[in-house]
Amino acid sequence: MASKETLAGCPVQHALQYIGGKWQMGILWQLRKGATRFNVLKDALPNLSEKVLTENLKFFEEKGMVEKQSFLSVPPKVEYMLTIEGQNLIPVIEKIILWGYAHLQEEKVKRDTLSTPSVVMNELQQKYDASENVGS
Amino acid sequence: MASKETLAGCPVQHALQYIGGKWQMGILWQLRKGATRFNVLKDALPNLSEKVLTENLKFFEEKGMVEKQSFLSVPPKVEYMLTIEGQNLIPVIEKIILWGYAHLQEEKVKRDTLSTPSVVMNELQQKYDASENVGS
DNA sequence: CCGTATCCGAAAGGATACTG
DNA sequence: CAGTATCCTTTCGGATACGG
Repeated sequence: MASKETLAGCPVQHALQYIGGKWQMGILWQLRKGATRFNVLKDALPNLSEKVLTENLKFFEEKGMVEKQSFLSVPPKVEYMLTIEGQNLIPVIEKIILWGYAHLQEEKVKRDTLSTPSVVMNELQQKYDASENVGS
Repeated sequence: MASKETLAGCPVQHALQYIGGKWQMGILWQLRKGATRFNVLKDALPNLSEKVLTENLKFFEEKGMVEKQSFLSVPPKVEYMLTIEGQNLIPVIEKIILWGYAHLQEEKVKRDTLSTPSVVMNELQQKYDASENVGS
């Protein structure tokens, strides 16, 4: 996560800093519903190590996409939530997930029945809740 | 580009295989207008080595996103173009570029005038041609 | 013109153990 | 609970040189 400062002027390269990481979209996606605790995040994204989660959250915080709220209590409680800026990314991620989901389906269809055109791309837009199982 | 087969069932991870690479979106974006020659691609994406360009094109070809046409002539001529599948990704990339461009602007505004709300996000949708200078 | 073949460094990501 | 600190592996992508 350290130095992603390459080619800073290009919209594509710039966007990749925020969504190109292996877990970035997954984390943002989990936060879309509202404030979420560290461990809830961790549990929602299996295979994601605490270290990487922390790094990503810190990155998003610095970039003003995510806000952190610590409740000094025992046991400690920390919540993360999207800022307005952060929310701007959600529709974009949604598009990506929609495509990913559709393409996954097309692949499956191709494997099952050899050759069947299939135009899942559009019918899907409504059907797919897109809410859960993002993060293996 | 070799083994991007992790967490294959997740839409996010799946999509990242196609757009998560440093140059993938740039290449696809350059191809959106039609058949394009290798060297044109290469020149349009400075800082991109031939090796990486070749790797990416091969990957997209295998995945059925890009089609390759070789003209046996002297000098040789090879063109790449998007398949229908490949074209499905363009609107997604467009969203990403739009966000990247808008966010870049907001950053600039913040640096120039300290504190100015600015809602570039929406006015921009129309204004930005988005065609050129993607790839530094 | 359009690639392929090697080699290499940087960095992302993972495992694990420890702390306020 | 919510991290931090280390260490270690993997892989990505860049440089360079050569081939059809």
